[in-house]
Amino acid sequence: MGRSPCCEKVGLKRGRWTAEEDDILRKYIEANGEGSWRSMPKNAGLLRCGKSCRLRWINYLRGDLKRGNFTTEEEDLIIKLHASLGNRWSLIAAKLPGRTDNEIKNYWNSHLSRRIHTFLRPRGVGQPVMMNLAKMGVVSKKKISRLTLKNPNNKTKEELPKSSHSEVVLASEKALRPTVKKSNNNIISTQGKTTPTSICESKETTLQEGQLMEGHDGDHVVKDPYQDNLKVVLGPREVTQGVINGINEKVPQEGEEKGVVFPSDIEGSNGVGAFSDKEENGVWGFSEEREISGVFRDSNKRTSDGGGENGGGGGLSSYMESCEMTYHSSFSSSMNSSFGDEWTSSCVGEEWIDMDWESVLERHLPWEGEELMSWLEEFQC
DNA sequence: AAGTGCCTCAACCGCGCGCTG
DNA sequence: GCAGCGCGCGGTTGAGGCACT
Repeated sequence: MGRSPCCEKVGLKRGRWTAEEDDILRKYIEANGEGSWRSMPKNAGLLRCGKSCRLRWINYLRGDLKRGNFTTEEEDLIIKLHASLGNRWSLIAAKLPGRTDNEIKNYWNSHLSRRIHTFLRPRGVGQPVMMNLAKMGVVSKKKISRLTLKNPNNKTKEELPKSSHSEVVLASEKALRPTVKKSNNNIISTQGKTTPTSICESKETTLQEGQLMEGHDGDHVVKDPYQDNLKVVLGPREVTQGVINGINEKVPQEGEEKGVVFPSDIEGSNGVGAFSDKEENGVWGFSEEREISGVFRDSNKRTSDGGGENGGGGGLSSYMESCEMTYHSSFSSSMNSSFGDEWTSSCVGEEWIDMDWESVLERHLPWEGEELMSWLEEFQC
């Protein structure tokens, strides 16, 4: 079974390219042009797979590549484009002349994804929360590895739950934020209210710490024990048998910051198992949330990737992703599809930072491809 | 100074899609 | 309609080097 190799690999060189190989490839392409990658290495006299040649050319040897650090403008653009397009690096790269999808992907995974907290920071607060953690002594100065993030308990792959994305949530967050106690006995029904208004209106209700309020469509609201003026909106599927599964957004009230509840906040969920590639026990998985969020992808694609076993992409970027997805999910689960700017302005309002504004819009506008790109061009690119 | 842990990024892998015969 | 091929994409890996103990 399985697909036959793209090319005959026996006797072919792998690994890093030497300067000589680069030179051969460059000269060959300059003389003969791009294309016909399969036959190229043979014609050029390279002991390389055609795929490898193509990658080397596209990612490194091409003349129009812009080497060096990403500028602030480029970073901002990547962040915004990623919010709109998701992990479609080729589309993002198309908006950044001289940058390759691979380069952007790497940069995102190693740098930008760490700024997850900043996209939620309140207006006027320039210092990203993450940046303060080390200073606060909450986290060790030691770098946090992808492996550690993926597998904080040093469990083997086999021991890990299938989807450990949410475990990425970092010990530091646990230290920063208290646990939200689940409380099966404290569910207050607030039926009859309509979403999205119900969420806004529910803010008027005084909640006790740990108290759950049942809202429209099964949404639940729980008081944030960490900040008095924040409440957490839980999706309809996220309180099952008294267990709060997963993370959700905090609904900001006037003049307060928008926040995120971390999986680690939820005692009982253990931060694990709340996210699954499949909809299990009524919990939305990633793939589904992607579709809901408007970043439509083939849901069957790459199902074999297996959530918790991801490598580079499964680190902080996954955390970032999980936050975004949850953000989206909360919308989708709490609101019917017809809500529009009215809700956005009433509940979101001017106080919200614009970091993820595209993703807000995209929920209303399930565009794809060219339409989306032209829309982006019109606004900023 | 040495050892260890972690990060970065170039390269690889597998899959899907479009084209062609 | 189908199969094979070539290409492109996104996820993943691992060597090299840096940071920390």
